[in-house]
Amino acid sequence: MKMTTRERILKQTTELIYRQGYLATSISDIMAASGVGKGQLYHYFASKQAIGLEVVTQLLGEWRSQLLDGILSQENPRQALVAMVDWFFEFHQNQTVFYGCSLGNLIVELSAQEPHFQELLKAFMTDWEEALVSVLQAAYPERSRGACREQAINLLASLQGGIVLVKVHQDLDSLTLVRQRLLQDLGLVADRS
Amino acid sequence: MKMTTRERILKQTTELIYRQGYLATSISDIMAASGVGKGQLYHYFASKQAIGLEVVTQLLGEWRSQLLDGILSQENPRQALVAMVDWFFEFHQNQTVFYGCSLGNLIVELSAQEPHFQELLKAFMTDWEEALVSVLQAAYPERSRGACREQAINLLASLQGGIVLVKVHQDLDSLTLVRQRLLQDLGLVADRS
Amino acid sequence: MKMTTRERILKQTTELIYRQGYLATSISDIMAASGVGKGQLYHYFASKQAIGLEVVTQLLGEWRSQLLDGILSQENPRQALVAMVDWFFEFHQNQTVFYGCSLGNLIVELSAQEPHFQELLKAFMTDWEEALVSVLQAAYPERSRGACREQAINLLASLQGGIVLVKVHQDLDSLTLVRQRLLQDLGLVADRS
Amino acid sequence: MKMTTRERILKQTTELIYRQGYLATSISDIMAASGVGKGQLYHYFASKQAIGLEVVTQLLGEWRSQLLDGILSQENPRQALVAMVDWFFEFHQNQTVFYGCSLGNLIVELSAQEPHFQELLKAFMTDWEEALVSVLQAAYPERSRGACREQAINLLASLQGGIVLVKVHQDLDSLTLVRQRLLQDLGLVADRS
DNA sequence: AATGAATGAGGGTTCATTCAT
DNA sequence: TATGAATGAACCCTCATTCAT
Repeated sequence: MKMTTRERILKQTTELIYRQGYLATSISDIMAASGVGKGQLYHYFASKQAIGLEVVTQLLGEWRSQLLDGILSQENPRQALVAMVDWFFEFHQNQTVFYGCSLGNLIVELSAQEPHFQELLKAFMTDWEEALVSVLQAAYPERSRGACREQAINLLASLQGGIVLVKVHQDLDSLTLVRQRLLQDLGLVADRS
Repeated sequence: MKMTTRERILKQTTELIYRQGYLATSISDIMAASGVGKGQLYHYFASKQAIGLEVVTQLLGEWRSQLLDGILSQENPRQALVAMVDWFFEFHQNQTVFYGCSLGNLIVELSAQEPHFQELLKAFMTDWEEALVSVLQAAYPERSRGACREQAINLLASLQGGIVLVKVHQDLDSLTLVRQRLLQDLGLVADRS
Repeated sequence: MKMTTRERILKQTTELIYRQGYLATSISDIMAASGVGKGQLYHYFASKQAIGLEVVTQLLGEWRSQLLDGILSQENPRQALVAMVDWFFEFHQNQTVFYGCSLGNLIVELSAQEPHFQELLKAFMTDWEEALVSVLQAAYPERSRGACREQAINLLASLQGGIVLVKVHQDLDSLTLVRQRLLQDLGLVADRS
Repeated sequence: MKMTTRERILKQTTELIYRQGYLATSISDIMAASGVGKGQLYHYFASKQAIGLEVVTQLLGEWRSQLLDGILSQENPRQALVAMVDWFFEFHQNQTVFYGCSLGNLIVELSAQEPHFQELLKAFMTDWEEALVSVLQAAYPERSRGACREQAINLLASLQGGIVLVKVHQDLDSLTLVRQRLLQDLGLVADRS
C-alpha cells in the first residue's frame, strides 16, 4: 500500500492534469499536492514535460489494460461493445464536477501544440479504433471492413463529443442520450442481422 | 474598411486563442500580434479575462448569426441540417493544421474552471441544441420532441467528437466518416418517414 | 546628472561584471545594485545576455573613444604609445583590490564559451592591434609592417599579462615592471632609430 | 593502470574547469563526466570548493614537477629558458579550441574572489618567478638581480598575455609572435653578453 | 486616446549540500 | 565504500496588472 515518492508525484499530477489541464498545472501545484520539494521533483523527472509525458504514458497504459486488453478483448463482441459504452459512461456518472475525458482533454489541449503528447495520444487512439473495428467485424461478420471502420469512428466520436457536451452543461444528460442511442444502434443492428 | 484598435485586438486574440488556447495566450502575445502597447490594451479592456470574454461573446455572436439565424433558419429543414453539417465540415477542410473547433476547444479548456466562460458557452450550446430540435421537429413532424432532442444531442456530439479525432490524428478522415454517417442518417430517416 | 533607469542598470552591471565576472553576476545582484525590480529589468533588456552584451558594447565604445580615438590618435606617435601605457597603468594604480583588466577578464571568461561576446571582444582587440601597428609604423617608419605588428602584439600581450600577474599577487609590482620595460623599449628603440 | 574513483573525479574535473571555468562547472557536470553518484562525490570531497582546491593543487604540482623541477632545473640556463617558452607554446599548438592557460584562467576567474584559490596560485606564480630569476641570473651572471627579476616578470607577462590574445582571436598567431620575440630577446641578450 | 515605466508574484529549472540506508 | 532520496535557496525569465504622464 505504501507508495514511492515517484508514484505519489505521478498520481497527484494525473489528477491535477485531469482537473486543470496540463498548462494550468504548475510545478508548485504538483509539489503541494504530492508533498514534495522542488529538488526532489527534479530528482525524479527531468522537466515538467517529462512528468506530463509519463502521466500520459501511464494513463494510456491503464486504458490499454482496462479497455483494450480487458473490456474489448472479451469473447462476446456485442457484450464487449456494450461494456465499453457502459465503462465510459459509468466513469462520469459518479462525478460532481464534470471534468471531461482524461484523454479527450489532453487531445484538445495539446495535439496541435505538443508533438510528443500528440504522438502518444494518436497512437492510443489509433489502437482503440483498430480494436473497435475488430470487435465490430466480429459482431457483424457480414459487413465490410470499411463499414466497420466507419462505425468505429462514429462510435468514438459520439463518446468524445458526448463528454464535451457534458462538460459545457456540467450535467450528465447529453452523455445519457448518447449512450442510449449507441446501445440502441448496437441492438438495432443486432436485430437486423 | 479601417479597423479600430479595439477591433484589431479582438481579431488577433480570437485567432491566438483558437490556435493556442486561452491560457497559453499571453498579454504579450496579444500585444505583439495586434501591434498595440500595454497602455492601449488596458485602456480598452479591464483584464485578460475581459478580452477573453469579449472574444468568446463575439465568436458566439458570429455563430449565432451564421449558424442559428442563417443556416438553421432556412425554410427547408432537411436542407438546413445538411447545410449545417457541411458548414462545419468545410471550415476544417481547408486547414493545414487542425486546431479543432473554436467552441469545443474553449469548452474543454475552460468549462470546469472558469464560470464566466462556461456560462457563455453553455448558453450558446443550449440555443444550438434547441434550434436543432426545432429543425428536426420540422423535418420529422411525426416524432416526439424527446426523440428529436436525442437526435439533436447525438448530432452535436458526433460533430464535436469528430473534430476531436481530427485533432489527435491531424487528419480530416475521421470527420469525413462522421459526416458521411450523419448525412446518411438524415437521408435514411427521411426514407423511413 | 539624472540617470535613466536603463543607464543605471548598465552602469551598475558594468561594475559588477568587472568585479565578479559575468557568470557570477546574477540578475538579483543587478536588481539590488541598481534598485530595480525584476519586471523593470526585463522591460529594458531581453535577457541577462542582452545586458551583458550591452555592457560590453558600451565598455568597448568607451575604450574606442578614449584609447583609439583619443590617446592613440594624437599627433606624436611616440607620445601616443607612452600615453597608452600610462593610461593602462594609471587605471590600476589607484585600486585597492586588483580586479584585472575589464577586457582581459571578459576575454578569459567568455571567449571560448560565448560566441557573441567573443565576437565583440575580438573585433575590438583587432582594432586595437591595428591602431597600434599604425602608430608604431608612424613612430618607426623605417621598419616593416610585419615588425610593427610583432611589436604591437607583444606590447598588448605584455599589458594583458602584466595585469594578470597583478591580479594573482594582488600587488601592482608586476605591472610596474612591465611598464618600465615597455617604456624603456620604446625609448631604446627610439634611441636606435 | 586502473584509476581510483577519487582520481577519476579529479581528472575529469580538471578538464571541465579548464574548459568551462570553475564557476561554470557544476557538481552535476562532474558527476556526469566521471560517472559517479552524489554520495560518492561527497564521500571523497567535502565540497565543490574542496574538489576545486584539490584540482588546483594537483595541477600546480604537475607544473612544479614538469616546469620548475624539470625544464627550468636543467643545467644549461639558456636552454632552460628556450625550453620553457617552447613547452608553453607547444601545449597550445595542437588545440582546436583555445581555452587559454589553465593557470591564467584560474587567476583571472578567482584571484579577486576566492582567497583559498588565490593563495595557491600566488604561491606557485611566486615560485615560478623566483625560479625564472635564478635561471636568468645563471644565464646572465653579470646582471643585477633586479634586472633579472624585471626580465622574469616580463617573460611571464608576455606568455600569459600572449595566450589571452590567442583566446580572444581563437587563433595561435599572437602566441607565435610573442614566442618569436621572446626567443629573439633571449638570443639578442645572449649575443650582447 | 495613447505611451511605456514600474511592480511583484510566480513560472520552470539548477544549484550545492545533507541525510538515511 | 557506496547509493540516491531529500532539501531549499537561488537561478533566469514571464506573467497580468497598475501607474504616471
